[in-house]
Amino acid sequence: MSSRLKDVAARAGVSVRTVSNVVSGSASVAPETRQRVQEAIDELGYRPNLAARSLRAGRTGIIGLAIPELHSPYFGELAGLLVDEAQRRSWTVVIDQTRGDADAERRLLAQGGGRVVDGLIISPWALDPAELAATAPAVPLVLLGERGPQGAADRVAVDNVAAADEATTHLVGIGRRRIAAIGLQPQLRNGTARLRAEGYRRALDRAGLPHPSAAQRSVAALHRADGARAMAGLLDGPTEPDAVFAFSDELALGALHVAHERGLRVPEDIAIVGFDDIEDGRYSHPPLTTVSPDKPQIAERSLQCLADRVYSPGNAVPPQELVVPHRLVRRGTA
Amino acid sequence: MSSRLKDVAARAGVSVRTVSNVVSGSASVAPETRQRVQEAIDELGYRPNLAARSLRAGRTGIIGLAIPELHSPYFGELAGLLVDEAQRRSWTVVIDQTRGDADAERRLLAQGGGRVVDGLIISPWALDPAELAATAPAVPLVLLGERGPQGAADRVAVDNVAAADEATTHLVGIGRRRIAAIGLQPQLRNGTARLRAEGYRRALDRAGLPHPSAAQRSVAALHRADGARAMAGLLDGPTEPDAVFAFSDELALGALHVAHERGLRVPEDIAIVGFDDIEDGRYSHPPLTTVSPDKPQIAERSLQCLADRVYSPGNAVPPQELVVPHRLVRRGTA
DNA sequence: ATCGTTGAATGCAACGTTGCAATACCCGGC
DNA sequence: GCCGGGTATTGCAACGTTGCATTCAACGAT
Repeated sequence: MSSRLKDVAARAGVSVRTVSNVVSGSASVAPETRQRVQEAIDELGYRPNLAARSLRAGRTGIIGLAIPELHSPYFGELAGLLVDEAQRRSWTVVIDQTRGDADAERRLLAQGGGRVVDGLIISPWALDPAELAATAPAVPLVLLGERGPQGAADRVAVDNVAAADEATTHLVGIGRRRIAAIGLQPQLRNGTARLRAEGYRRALDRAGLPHPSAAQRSVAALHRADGARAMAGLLDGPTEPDAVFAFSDELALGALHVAHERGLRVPEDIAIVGFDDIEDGRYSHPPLTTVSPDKPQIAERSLQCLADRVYSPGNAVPPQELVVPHRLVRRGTA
Repeated sequence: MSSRLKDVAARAGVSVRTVSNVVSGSASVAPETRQRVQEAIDELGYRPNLAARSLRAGRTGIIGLAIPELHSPYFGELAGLLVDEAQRRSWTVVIDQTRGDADAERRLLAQGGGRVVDGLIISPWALDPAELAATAPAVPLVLLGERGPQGAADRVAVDNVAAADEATTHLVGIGRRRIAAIGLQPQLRNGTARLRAEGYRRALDRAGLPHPSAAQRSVAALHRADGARAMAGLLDGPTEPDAVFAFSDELALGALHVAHERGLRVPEDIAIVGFDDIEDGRYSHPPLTTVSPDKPQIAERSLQCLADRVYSPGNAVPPQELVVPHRLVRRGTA
């Protein structure tokens, strides 16, 4: 079934090398020879063996994308953009789901996804920023959505502190005074939730408003169910908030759901701001006000970083920290 | 940086072959030798080169997953399950997005994703069932969510006609009489929408209810925006429906959004049933009634099919048509 | 003491491709 | 007619791994 260069060469009556030249198009081949070879290729349905090519070239043309979970809208949208951008660069993307498992993340970093990949884009979840910085990655690495001590890898992220500050400040600006937060993750060493909490507190401090710990709800994961639970906890608490800043849109949608269940009007009784700008938020009732990171730019710049390291390992610039823009999108919930 | 079997062998003072035996664990190696080799492996940080292995074995351990778009919740959830199931089988998944492009689908079928993959799971979108059946795939193939003429590939799908019939019959059962449909795609040769439309009409025929073409809205894609447009068209039409069967949850959520905008009560004024059982539907307001295909089973059986063909090409059973179960999940919208 | 059997380790070759260097050829200029 | 310079084509080797066959040593059974 599968034919090799050798078969094509035999059929066209030329050497293996010449067929290779035709396929790659690099060396010069006489037009008539080229045509004869091309015909043989078509007749035999020849397709180059990528394993052999990779072995020869030392590169596979495959990059890894490691994310906590594919089914979450944010990561789904991001993965889609990354796959598109990779296709544009003739790269293939393999996907790993870490499911928030620290060991899985460690293994990926240390082994580079089993050597198949030329580079790895990873959105760390369970791992410590310090551990991330200390690990010597097996392949060129791009870290998504994290910030922390400078390590051996490039990082691409929004300015989480500033973004959370803006979101909270917006709630202050529309007259809210009891502003709660949903989405802290003290059990994780992960930096993102911490940074958003920091921005939240900073904004409230500047406005002279309190941020009691009872108004800052932790979550186990970032799903709608977690947001729903957290919202229920807030509403059952001593002081009912008049606004909530959720650290992700999924959390916000879960919270919105509970607000409806309890008969609260949104945004009149309680305002909600999310983070991520996922598609669902545009069609919720009411549509979700949210912080929108520039996802296409995250995808593009991550791959650009990786391309630089994989294709020009010579001029090794020091690890970069790329900050992509974000903006607050006002819709119906705040 | 990267060490080979040869380096490990030199360090441990054994032959390359022995190191290979230690790594693979297949042949018998003396305990002390094994330990010495293991130490050398650890010290050098040896990792086997997968390209070389693949070249030798004629297999890559990589399978392709080709779907229209990763960011859509249904495909995101399904892709997540497939990646998990593949990890369990020590396979790696590369993702291709066809973006509904017929040429992209054709290319994938004919070339098997460029020979890197051992097999391909594809959810066809733009391609004709007839063309699908006629194409000789480059690698073992599993088709998702389609049914049609028997071809060279296995198929895994729910019984779309029966499922659509059930959904529609449910709307009839709760007393609705002007039941519209959203999601026809006459411009595509794709079979799924056609099958669901067939089930919808069959149920209405059986109930003696009309299904005028004005009540059956076509869409360009299956996004919320398309559902919203279709719903607006229905509500602006001559007869306002008292129920809508949307061929996907995303369409249903877009429709729900417009119903809210127009001040309609759901389900009192208009009932809505979707299809896919995506996570968002559980948290919409009200939660979405939907047809739930058994997604874990789709993932598992697709990979099982592929495993059978890739690992036992000898006993080639004829192409199978696997029907996975579905059930109607009643929530708030109908 | 000898033979057969098993366990441990090894060498060779091959998977399909491409870089390198070499060869064969043709053409125009002296 | 010879030579230099380019074009077209080729053979060899190597990428890192594993299947196969082989070798060698040790041991128990005869």
